[in-house]
Amino acid sequence: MQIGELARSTGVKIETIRYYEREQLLPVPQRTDGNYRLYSPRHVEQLRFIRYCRSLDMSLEEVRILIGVLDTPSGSCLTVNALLDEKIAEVDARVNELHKLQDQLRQLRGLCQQPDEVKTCGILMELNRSARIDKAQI
Amino acid sequence: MQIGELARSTGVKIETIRYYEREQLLPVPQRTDGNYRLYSPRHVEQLRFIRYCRSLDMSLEEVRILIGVLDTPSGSCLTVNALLDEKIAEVDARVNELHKLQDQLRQLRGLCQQPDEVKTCGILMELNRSARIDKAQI
DNA sequence: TGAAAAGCCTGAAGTGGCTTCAGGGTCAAG
DNA sequence: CTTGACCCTGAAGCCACTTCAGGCTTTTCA
Ligand SMILES: [Zn+2]
Ligand SMILES: [Zn+2]
Ligand SMILES: [Zn+2]
Ligand SMILES: [Zn+2]
Repeated sequence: MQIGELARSTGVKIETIRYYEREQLLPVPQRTDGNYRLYSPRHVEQLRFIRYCRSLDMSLEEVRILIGVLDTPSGSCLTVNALLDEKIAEVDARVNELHKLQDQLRQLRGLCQQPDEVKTCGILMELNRSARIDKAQI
Repeated sequence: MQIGELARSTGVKIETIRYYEREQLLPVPQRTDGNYRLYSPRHVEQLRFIRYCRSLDMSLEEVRILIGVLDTPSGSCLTVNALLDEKIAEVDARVNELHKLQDQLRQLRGLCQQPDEVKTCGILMELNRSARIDKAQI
């Protein structure tokens, strides 16, 4: 299986596949005489695993760790549990932030129902006012 | 006011302030004889404005647009309304994604209550199984 | 047979929003 | 007069890719 077929069958771009190889997330594939990469079903599986982990918001570093764990089947899975707990906490925190942000944005948007001149726009006045008294840092 | 004082009084790092200047988000400040930057209250105000917008998850490009709008007080504020509407939609979409992610992560985490060997860990088995049937792309 | 088209290769640079680093210069206090 | 706090510049690093430049290989089809 060449890289194009792997890309089509997983929905991952060719460049991304080569990038994962450079980053050592995918094993080095065989090559044809013409220097084309040749992949096995094992590669398909691992690439799908990577993308599924990425869809769970894991970083490539975390995926690397998980792949390492999978490669030592007799080890303990404490690492995996810790990684997931941390990830859950991160996502919860981010959701809370975004909820606050939703409130702020909607409130701000409500300040201009009838679009008018910039200098009297409730949104821009509020942006300037809030900035002046803002204490929250990113 | 030198850059250090501006940094302290706004909570923005010195390097970030210089970066904003390079990116033309802050007006070029005066300089002392020794080539130190000298800031005015106008700079403090604009820097706070930038940071407040950033805390609302706006990109620097969007902040640039808002600054441009503010600089033409007789124009209309339609741009601002559109920008906010788009931002609200983005945040709503992201929150929905993260809610789904929370569910997935918690469910996954529930698959390993008693940490055991990697090869029998419910989490890792599920990660592999899901990857095989996964259709969702990022 | 030969040329175009489709597919693949590499290495480097670009993206955003900064942060960090290397290697300096300036200025006030002791 | 030296120490230390403060400031300067330009370049590189971070993540997870994407894009680009320039060239090689294989297939197709006239
Ligand atoms: Zn919610
Ligand atoms: Zn308005
Ligand atoms: Zn839910
Ligand atoms: Zn387990």
